[in-house]
Amino acid sequence: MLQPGPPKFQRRKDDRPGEIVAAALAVFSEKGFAGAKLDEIARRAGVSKGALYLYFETKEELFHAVVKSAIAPNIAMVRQRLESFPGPFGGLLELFLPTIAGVMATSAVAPIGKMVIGEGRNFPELARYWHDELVAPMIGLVSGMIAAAQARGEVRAGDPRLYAAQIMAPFLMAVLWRETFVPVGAEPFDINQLAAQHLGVLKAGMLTGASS
Amino acid sequence: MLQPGPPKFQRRKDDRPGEIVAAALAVFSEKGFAGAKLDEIARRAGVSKGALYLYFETKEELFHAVVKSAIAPNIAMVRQRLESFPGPFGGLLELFLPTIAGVMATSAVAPIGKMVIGEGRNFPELARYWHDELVAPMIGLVSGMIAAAQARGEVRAGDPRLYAAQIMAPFLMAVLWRETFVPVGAEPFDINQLAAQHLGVLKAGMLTGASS
DNA sequence: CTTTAATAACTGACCAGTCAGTTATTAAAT
DNA sequence: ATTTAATAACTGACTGGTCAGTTATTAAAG
Repeated sequence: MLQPGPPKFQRRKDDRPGEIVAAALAVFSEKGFAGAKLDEIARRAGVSKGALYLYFETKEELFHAVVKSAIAPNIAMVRQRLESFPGPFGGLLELFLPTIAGVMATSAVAPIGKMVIGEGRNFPELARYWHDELVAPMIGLVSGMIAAAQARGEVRAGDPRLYAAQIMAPFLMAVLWRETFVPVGAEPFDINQLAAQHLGVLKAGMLTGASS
Repeated sequence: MLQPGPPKFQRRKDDRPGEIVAAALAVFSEKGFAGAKLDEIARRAGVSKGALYLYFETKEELFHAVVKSAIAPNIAMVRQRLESFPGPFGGLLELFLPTIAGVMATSAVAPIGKMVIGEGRNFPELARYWHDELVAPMIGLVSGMIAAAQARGEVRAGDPRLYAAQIMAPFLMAVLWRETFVPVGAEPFDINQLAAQHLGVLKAGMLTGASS
């Protein structure tokens, strides 16, 4: 018993939170909040369950950390890309729709969003956080750009907030479809193809002749 | 203690299943599958928990019964209303969108659908059932009508299935919004107003000049 | 009297959260 | 350099509570 062998664990205080959040993201995405077991999150993060509680006080606080980590990188990118666009509304749509399609197809927004929808009733603070930090700003941003375009005569009369919902809705549907029905055999939607066709409908359906 | 008083319970074998399913629908809608407690379902149905097991073998079978009860009345009604419509596609949209809006606003499709989305990963048979019995037929029905309208030259070129998704998506979004974000203070969408504006965009964005 | 719908107390599994003890790491003392 | 003391990251067995499902018993109904 003189050979030291591999150490049972390392002390890596700085790295643990990120690793735990990443493992939690994966498990929450697969199982939802209630279905996610802390033992499994700990196992995937390579620590014991007890270690989770050194960094997060409760399961719900861990859930919060996951949601925040999924939101932060994306919201800022989209906002900045939209606000810096100088051209007419038709061109903005041509930029915006593929951007949204890309975020939906690749980021953690989709599975975490589904989780919020599924468990929001049981964890209202989560739904509130998701709404206040991600959804409402995004709807507000798009609504504002539509209202401005209407003032320039580029977009037809109509409620800007409803227009914003119409623009976003097919992407929400495609993501939920992928998360919910594709695993049980449904044919997926090609999100980029959807974005292209949606762009066609919106340009013909929303724009006046005054836009390019 | 000789007074008989009211009986402790009645034996109503024929009525129990419907009452239990109704109570289960309410509790599942509020809490989701994992969050719904059988004790609460039994209490609301006016029976003991043991009585549930006289009519349903497991919680999941009860969930199945709830899903079926929410689907059956609606799918048939919508299908029949659509298939009996004789006019051009523009007129069909004028009929279809308010119909969908009504179903979404009033029926149990919305909360149960949200439940399926939220818990589908953990209960794949449920997601499969919902897809096969409700969603796929509806998408197929709408897609077929779009393809027929394209053959008549009334609708522009494009994938009929994607068009169907574009038509349905805002209603899905409005319902999820109501279920998820309105309870935490978000401004609701007026689903009828959304239907009206959506109709305008679709008519201008999908139809050719050949339709009325 | 027999049948069976219905009850209510019960069981066993599961799991979030706890805590007493262990081990890696750092640093002070020799 | 080497030993020793102090610190804190980490572990894993444990607990208290919850809940789906079971069963012994009661009572309604013919």
